This record gives sequence, structure tokens and C-alpha cells, in this order.
Amino acid sequence: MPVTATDVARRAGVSQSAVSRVFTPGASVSPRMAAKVRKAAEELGYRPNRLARSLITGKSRVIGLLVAYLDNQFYPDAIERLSRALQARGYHVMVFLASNEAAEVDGVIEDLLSHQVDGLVMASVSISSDLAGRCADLGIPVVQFNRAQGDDRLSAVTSANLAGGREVARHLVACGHTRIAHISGWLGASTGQDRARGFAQGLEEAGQRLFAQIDGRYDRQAAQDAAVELFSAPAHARPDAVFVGNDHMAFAVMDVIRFELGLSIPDDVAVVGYDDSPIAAWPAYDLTTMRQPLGRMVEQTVDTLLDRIEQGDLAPRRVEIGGTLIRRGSTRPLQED
Amino acid sequence: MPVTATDVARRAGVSQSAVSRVFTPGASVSPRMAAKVRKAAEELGYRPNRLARSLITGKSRVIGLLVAYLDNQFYPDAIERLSRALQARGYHVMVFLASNEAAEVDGVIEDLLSHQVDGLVMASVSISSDLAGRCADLGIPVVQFNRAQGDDRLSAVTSANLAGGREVARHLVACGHTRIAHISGWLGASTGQDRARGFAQGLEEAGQRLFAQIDGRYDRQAAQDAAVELFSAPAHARPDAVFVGNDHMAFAVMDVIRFELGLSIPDDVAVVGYDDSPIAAWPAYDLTTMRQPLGRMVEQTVDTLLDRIEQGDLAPRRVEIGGTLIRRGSTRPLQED
DNA sequence: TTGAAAGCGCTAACAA
DNA sequence: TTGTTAGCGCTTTCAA
Repeated sequence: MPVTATDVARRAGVSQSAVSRVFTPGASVSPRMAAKVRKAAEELGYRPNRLARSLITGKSRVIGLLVAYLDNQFYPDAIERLSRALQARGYHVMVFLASNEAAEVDGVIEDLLSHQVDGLVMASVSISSDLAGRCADLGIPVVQFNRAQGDDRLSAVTSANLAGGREVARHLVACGHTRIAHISGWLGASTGQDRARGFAQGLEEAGQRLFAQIDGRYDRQAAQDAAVELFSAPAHARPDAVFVGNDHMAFAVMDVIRFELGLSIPDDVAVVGYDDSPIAAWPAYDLTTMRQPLGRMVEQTVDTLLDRIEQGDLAPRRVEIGGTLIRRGSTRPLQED
Repeated sequence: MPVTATDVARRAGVSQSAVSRVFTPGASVSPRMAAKVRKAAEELGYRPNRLARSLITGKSRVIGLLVAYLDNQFYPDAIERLSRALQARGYHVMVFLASNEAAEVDGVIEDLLSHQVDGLVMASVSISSDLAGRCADLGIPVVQFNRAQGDDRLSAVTSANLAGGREVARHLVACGHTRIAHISGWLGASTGQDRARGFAQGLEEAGQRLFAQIDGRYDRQAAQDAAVELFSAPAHARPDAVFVGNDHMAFAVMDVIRFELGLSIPDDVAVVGYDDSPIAAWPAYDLTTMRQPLGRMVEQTVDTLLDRIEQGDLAPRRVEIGGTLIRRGSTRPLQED
């Protein structure tokens, strides 16, 4: 049933390896040969079997994508772009879902290896960070996307989280706030930690201190709880501004502030997020946020990974891309102090 | 560098085929042999090469997932569940992104075939419907997820869109509305059409007629434009309720109604969506919507596909799963008429 | 139950 | 430029 190169060869009256050459970019074939073979292939509906090709070349042209959850819109957006970019360069993405349980992580490694992926993108903060290291030990090129855990042998592409946190602090101070809190991203992850550190630094540089800080763990529910805790106090005892570690949590925090506690944004409380995920621009949230330049992050991820795979460029790269503060309605305009 | 079955065989002092048997479920090996081989494999860090296995068995245990865009949260959610379910059964998902352009679609088919996917899930409404047919012609099992285009040879899993549309109509009438409009899903797709037809039927059965209908094409921008068109009129000349073809569009419509036109939901206008995507439950939207039972839809998709692949069950299945109306704050409580 | 041998569909020397 | 040949790492007969 499946048409093989041998079938095509027979019909075209040439050798099987000639057929192979016609379908191998960069091989030397005469135009006549190519035409003859392509015609026969067309007639038979032949396409090369990538499994067989991969078995020989040792290259599968498949990139593993490891993610944990897709509820934060930033990630589907990233996956879509990543997948398109790789597809454009002749690769495809195989999805591996993992949570944090050791047993599951082991299984995933088995899967990854047995599928002979050429490389791996880790696009989830909440995955055991030594998984990346173990894959790297086994010789699989790994790029961490939006995280920079682990040792320096691992490549990583992130936005400038430290600088970003600092910029958010400056903005909130410039808006005239004096009781500024932080519901952080997961402090077990580099992104969460860097944003929190940058934020604290920024406040200090402006002569302020954090009013309060709670670990939101990049989890919607945890962020909600944190918001209730922070904003249930009377006006003088609660923050007048809060920086939330990513947009996904910020939406939950805004909902609590407005609909559960009846406070107004930005008049009672200003809110800033991180990511500029698509929903941040929706009028119902209109969230001021640090934009992570997704397009460029994806580009860098793909370049880093494919350079490693195709050029054997072994030096790990740590790419950091500057973000931009996007001012929207969840913070007051400046000079209002 | 890569460890092969032959390496393991040598170390264990057995034949290479014995090693193969140990890693082939259901093959006959003595416990002693198994132990010896597993020990050697462990020591060498061996895992079977799935490419080589697939080349022989003709089964890749890879399922292609064809999607167009991931901006509607319903789909990432579906992908996550689908991928987990398949992973649990020893399969993996390879992502193929396609828009609607003929050239691109052809390229995608080439890719799918050359990667020897065992089956294909089409999870996007906006893809040329004959693509599914062409894959089916080539012998690849195809299941359409959340769409039921094309001829009957294709399996499809959907929710009961006709009944769902009807139920929405009944609900809006019961709430006392009399000028009921519809911003439909894409009318070129079965889901959009069925929901619209069911909705119109439901209104008729209640002695009403559609106040207006615009094709929103499952597109956020188109839905926004439609909302402006419908609701810019003075109170007596505009709808007092609108059924939007999916949640993703409904959010845009709600934003226009509230923030652009300054109307109130549900007092001036009631809004109903379709999907019950995660965001519908967020307080900022609190959207009444027909829930598509995602978990069961995914189960059925996986079962249908794997039965076809593993049992050779060739009869196409058309599964329709009943939805549930989830009442939230975007429609008034009953008896308010 | 085990090993020897053939071959899945292809690429990549090597010769011609 | 083309054909011949030898495998890639594995599964699967077939004999032993």
C-alpha cells in the first residue's frame, strides 16, 4: 500500500538511489533524471518516509516541547509562534506534557529519548529544573524558554526580568504610590525571583520599601487568595498599588479587587502585570504590564536551538531580551500625585 | 554514542533479538533472560529507538494535531487534555499549524504523510474542509474535533450544537427578551451553522423571530464590528439580548457593549456565549454560556481515533455530546419579565 | 525459549 | 552524473 522509493525507481526505470537523490536537497542529479523521477513519483503519490531517513541520518527534525499547563494565554501564543517558526525551517513540534511529579518526569525523559527528538524546548516554569540538566547530559540540545534555571551549560531565553521589575517599581512610584505591594511569581523559578528582586531594588532606589509581598506561585487561585489577604484591610492599612508577577495572576487579582472587595482600579489600587498576554489589552482588564517581546523571544529560541543542532554550536547561550512597559488604564497617568 | 540493542546484547551475552523481545510487550522471554537484559540495558542507559521500531511495524504512535490559531482559550485547553490522554495511551502529539491558504494546506499534507502519523485530529474550524477528506483518502484515520464538515466517511466529535442553539433561544425567551439577535459563528462551518439554525428554530418555537443576525466568523474583530453595528441604535431599535457563537467572540462583544457603548449587562442587553471556555467564569465576564463538555469530547476523540488505528474499526463515527447551559450574570434571572 | 537471518525504506559511501 | 552495495536499529519469521 505505501509507495516506496523502489516503486518509483521501477516505474521511472532508474535505480532506487537515484530516487533518493532527487528527494535529497543538495544531491547531484541531472535535470532529466529529476524530471523523470518526479513524474513517476507524482503518478504514484510517493513521498519519502521520514522515519527511514531519520534512522540513517540520525536527525529526526522533531523538536520536543515540554509544557505543564496551558491555562496562561501567554503559552499558547508562544507555542503557536514557536511551532510556525520551526515548521518554516523544516522541523515539527512534538508536545510532551509533564507536571512536577518525579515519576512522571522520568517517563517523559524516556519518551523524549526514545522518540529521538533533535532538541528540546522547555516552556514551563513549573517543571523540575534538573530535567533540563539530565537531557543536556544525554546530549540533547535544550533551550529553556522564559526561564533560566539550572547551571550555565543550559541555554536560556528570557526577557530582562530584573530590569523589568525595576521599571515597574519606578512607574508605580512615579504615579505617586506609597504603599506598594508585590504578589510575586513563583519564587522557586528564576523569572519570579528576578522580577521580585528587580522590583524591590527599584523601590529602594526610589527611597521606598515593599509594603508587603506574597508568593503567588504563578497560580490563579493563589493569587486570588493573596489579593484577599492584602486588600481586605481598611484604606490606610492596605496597599495603594500592586505589582503582580504575571498577567494571568493579575487578572484574578483585578477581579478580586473590583468584584469581591468593591474597590476601584486604578483609583483605590493600581495594578501592574507582566507578559502583556493578549487578554491584557481587552477593555475589561486594560492592564498596564511589562511586555515580554514574544516574537523575538521565539526567534532567539529557535535560532539558539537550531544553531546548536545544525552547526554543532556547543556554547550555551543565555539570551535576555528587554521588555517594554505598556501603560494602560489599570494605573493612573503620571503627575497625578 | 547512542546505545543500541546490539550493545546491550553483547554486554548481556545474549542475541540482539533477545533484547528486542525483552522490550517488546507480549513477547516470550524467560524471567532470567529478562532480568539479565534489563540489567545490562540499565547499565548502558539503553532505550529502544522508536524510529527503527516504527519503520518495521509501520506504526509511529504519533498523532498529528492540526490547528490554525490558538487565541481562543477553548483550544489550548483541548490540546492539553488531548495530549495528556494520548500520552497516557502511549501516543504523542505532533503539532501542525495551518491557515487556510491552499498552498500551505498542501505542504501540511506532505508533512503529515512523510512523518507517518498514525492518525490525525483536526481541531480547527477554519481549515479547508477537504483536507480531512484527502487525508482520509490516503488511508490516515481522521477525527474532526468540534466540527463535522465534509462527507460521512469522516469521524467527528462535536457537542449537540443544534440542540444547544435551541436551548439558548428558550433561555433568552424565558428571561423575557423580545428583540433577540445573533452574532453567529462562522456560517461556513457546521458548528456555526448548527448553532444558528438551532437558535432560529428555538425562537420560532417560542413564537419569536430573530431581530438580526451577523456572521462573526469566530473572529474577535468581526464580532466587535458586529456588536457596534447592532447596539449603536437607540434603545427601542436595538436588541435586548444577543447570542454570540462562541465565548471568544462574546468577550469582545461584552467589551464593546459595556466600555464602548456604555450599556449595562444584563440590564440593557443580555449576552450568551458558547463553549464555557475558562475565562467565561472569570468575574469580569461572568458569562452565561452553553458548556461544551470538553472532557468527554476529548475522550470520545481519542477512543474513536485509537479504535480505528488499533482495532481497524473502519466505520466512521459521528459522536454528538449534549451540552449544558451554564447560567451566570450576563443574563437576568428568570421570571423577571 | 532462544539465536540466526532477513529486511523495513532509506542514505551514503564507493565505483563505474 | 549514475548504479551498486552496505548498512541505520529494530522486529519478526524460522530453526534449533
